[in-house]
Amino acid sequence: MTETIVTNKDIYQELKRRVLKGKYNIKMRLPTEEELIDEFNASRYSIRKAIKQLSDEGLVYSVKGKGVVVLEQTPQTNELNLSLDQVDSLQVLNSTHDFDRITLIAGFQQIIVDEALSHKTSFAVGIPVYAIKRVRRINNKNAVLDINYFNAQLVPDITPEIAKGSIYSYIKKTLGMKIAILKRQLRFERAGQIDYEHLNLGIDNCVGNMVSFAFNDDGRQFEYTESHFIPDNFIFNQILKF
Amino acid sequence: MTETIVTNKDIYQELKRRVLKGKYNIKMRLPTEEELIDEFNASRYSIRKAIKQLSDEGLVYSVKGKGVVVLEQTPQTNELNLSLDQVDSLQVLNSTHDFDRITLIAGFQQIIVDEALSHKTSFAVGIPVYAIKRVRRINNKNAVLDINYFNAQLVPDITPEIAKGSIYSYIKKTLGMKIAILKRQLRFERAGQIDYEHLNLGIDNCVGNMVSFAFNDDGRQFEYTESHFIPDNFIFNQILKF
DNA sequence: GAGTGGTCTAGACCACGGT
DNA sequence: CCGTGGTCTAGACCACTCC
Repeated sequence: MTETIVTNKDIYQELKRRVLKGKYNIKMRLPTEEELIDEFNASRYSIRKAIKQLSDEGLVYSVKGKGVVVLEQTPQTNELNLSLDQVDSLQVLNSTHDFDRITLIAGFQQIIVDEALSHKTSFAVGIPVYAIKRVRRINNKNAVLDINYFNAQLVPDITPEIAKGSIYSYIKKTLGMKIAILKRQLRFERAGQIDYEHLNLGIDNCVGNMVSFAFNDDGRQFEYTESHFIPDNFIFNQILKF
Repeated sequence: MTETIVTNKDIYQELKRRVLKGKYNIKMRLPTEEELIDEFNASRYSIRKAIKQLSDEGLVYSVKGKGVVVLEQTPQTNELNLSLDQVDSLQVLNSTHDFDRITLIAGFQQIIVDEALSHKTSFAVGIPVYAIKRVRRINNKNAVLDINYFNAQLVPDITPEIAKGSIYSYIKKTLGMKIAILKRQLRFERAGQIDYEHLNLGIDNCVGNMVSFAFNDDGRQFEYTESHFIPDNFIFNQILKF
């Protein structure tokens, strides 16, 4: 067989290409696992893994006894809005999108966690944390207010200079810490004093609030962050399978 | 061995119980896959599947070469807020939570998709859809405004009576249609005329907007829905793994 | 180097869909 | 009934962590 060399990693990419180009289009199904095993000369495990990736992205859906159906396409909604999807935290987003943006330090101090802060952040009472406020100025608007708390024992020696850049880059590259998991809550709330101070809310009186708890690969929570953002600029995507 | 009978399904449940009860606590790791294979008398596949479930819930995190670490617990935030997580659509939520709630029909008609509606809903121009507006009154407040569009070819014969109850129940039980996947966008926006008309916004001038595209197991989009909700009452949870 | 989870293969049986 | 994807087993090798 004059088969092009296909690593197992590429199976997913090739299948995705075919779906997007309409080679497998709506009302059709993907070839059966059996057929794909033959075509790519791979094991069932590898084929199923590739299909699962497509499924996680919402491109296809597997039905037992039936096959893998291609879903109708929904329009990409990346128009002029920022899109925060799966892998992006706000810090990552800053480096991957080429928006005109500036980070302003609005507060920087080291404090000890008291009862109230512990309840909010779920850090233990008494530990030292860096409390940092930063304003993200995007396209000439103060669009996001980040309020970070970093466990100073796990993330030591943060400086305003580091905060002005990427703290995550500092954590990963300089400290060599591995970020494992991020638990997020998305709410939206009445704007508070601090929001009116730092954000260009205009007549709006509510903010989005993305609360993040970040854990390293030892299972320790090293960060609590609230990101307050102004209306009409952000979209969060999610895919639910049944 | 006087081993209690453990089906493969229960491995996950048992491991979860141990993590939550602190039998495997922070700073410890889970037993190795090898050990769990022996204990549960199951294959590696089954053990790994169970651990993956725990990992997807944010309870543990697997590190290559190291083991499976237990994550510090974060507080449950189900206080007085509704929590819309993975499996819940608004309709499901209504039946699973015992809030004092009423559904009011604010609009019900069958229309033909025009250019503008097509752009918004991604339904094809010219097809008939049911356009339904419903107000969810929760704890004596008009908290959610649902604006549904159902493809009338795929979801025929909806009546106001059905809309007053659960359309999803009608789709699943009466029509026998399988709901496959739901793509969601979460935004928050300046409140519009329609929101002031139907929601108890008070002085708030913004709404959360959860946009949903639902697909059946033939890959066809049968629904487009916008759920507008008032501030300070809803939380969305998400877990991101790196 | 020893031990861990990540990837991959080969093969079996089950559960569901459609004919 | 046949064909499909879902689950499960057994075994191999690789990549990473840590001593």
